[in-house]
Amino acid sequence: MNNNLSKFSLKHRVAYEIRKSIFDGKLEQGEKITESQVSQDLGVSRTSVREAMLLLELEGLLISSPYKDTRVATINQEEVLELLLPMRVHIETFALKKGFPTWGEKTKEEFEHILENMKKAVHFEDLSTFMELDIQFHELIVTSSEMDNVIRIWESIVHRIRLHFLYQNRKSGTLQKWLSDHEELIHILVHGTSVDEAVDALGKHIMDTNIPDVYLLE
Amino acid sequence: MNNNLSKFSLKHRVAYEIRKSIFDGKLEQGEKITESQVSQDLGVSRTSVREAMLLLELEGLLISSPYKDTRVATINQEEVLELLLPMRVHIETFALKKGFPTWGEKTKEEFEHILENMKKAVHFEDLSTFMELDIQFHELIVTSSEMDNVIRIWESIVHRIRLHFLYQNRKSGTLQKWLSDHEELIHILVHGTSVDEAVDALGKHIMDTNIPDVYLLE
DNA sequence: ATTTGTCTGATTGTCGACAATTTGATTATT
DNA sequence: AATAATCAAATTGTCGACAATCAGACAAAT
Repeated sequence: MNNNLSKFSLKHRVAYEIRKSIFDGKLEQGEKITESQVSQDLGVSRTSVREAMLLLELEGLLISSPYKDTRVATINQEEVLELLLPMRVHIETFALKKGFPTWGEKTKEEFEHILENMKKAVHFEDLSTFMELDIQFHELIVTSSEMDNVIRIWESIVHRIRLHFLYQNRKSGTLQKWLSDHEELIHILVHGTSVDEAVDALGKHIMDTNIPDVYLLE
Repeated sequence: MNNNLSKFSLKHRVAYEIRKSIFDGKLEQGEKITESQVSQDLGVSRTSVREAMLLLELEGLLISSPYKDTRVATINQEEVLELLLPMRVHIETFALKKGFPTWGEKTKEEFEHILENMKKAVHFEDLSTFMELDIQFHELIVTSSEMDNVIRIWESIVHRIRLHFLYQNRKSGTLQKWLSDHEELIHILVHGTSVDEAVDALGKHIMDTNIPDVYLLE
């Protein structure tokens, strides 16, 4: 288990590990996952796994049937495209409006740092790491609003969108395109002065990078 | 503890009781709440209380500080008005668009039934029951979409809005006004034929009944 | 007087054991 | 043969006990 996260409580670290298994494809859609198995695998008690799985259920990544089993959620394209994505745009642009005016040099450096790591990830064609960095990037926007509940709500939907994105892009390897998209956006965020421009760019970015091409043809 | 909910697991029933205490004013904003106390009061183990409190934390009703304490959340008007309410409108109108075309007589009777109970609650000037019915009403709209994740996300924000509404309306007793608002809306939902009209009415209803008058003057 | 260290009580975090429920296989009944 | 009743395995639900951490009071050192 990843010990770099030791400042977080056990349930959060366990949740992180399970999420990772899902996003890395070790757990497929609809596959069964049991508390005792995860408990053994990670060497922690079932209680902690249970709380972690409750978190993941509320993120829409797992679906539990009482006394029966718990399975990895299947995704519903309609739900993601028509409900979750617009909600995510609304949350992130709200956070951006609140946070943008308060950003200092430190925040801007964090954005640049993420961009640097993205370049490295692209160089090694490491999709998993790239997606992790993408989450960090958007999380930075959300946390910079410094409103606790905003990040909580964001977390309750973003992982499900990520799952949809993952299943969409399993084959197509357009890492280079995503990199330049982020490069452009981060430039506007870090060097731009207009909030409206930043908000606009962020909204477009989220929709563009998550809506599959085929869907646009209709 | 309310035993009418015995089909739900213990953590959900405990969560229901704590929510009730908050909405009935037995627990104030910022007040400390401990797992062991609730455990004793309700006669259930701390484990179940703990899971219930985790649910409530993710609904934004409680805020926990690790190893320290857990408190009833304070509300942030800006967050509710600019973030949560628009999100709620988006969720409920989405659910309405999906569900409306599928409603049968049974669903319509359920709406009428809730309306009847609202009338009774107004007659007895029972604000607590009226709000419970309001939640049931909106929940019916959301569940009628038959998309599991929609109700999950709705639950993650609606209780916090309700808390804001409660603190806004502690004194002013305009129950009669709320009743006629609901009466009008339910008429459109049950007897109307146009989805667009229903969606429009629902959106206006949510915003109107939750935005305090003073806010509109600015 | 201020800082530093130590103890103590309160509270949350983690654990292993046992209870309850579901499912499917097996057996009994008609 | 079809149906009903019973059992066993797997899994989640609930529980009480112990561990870890934090805040504040109090004492010790400077």
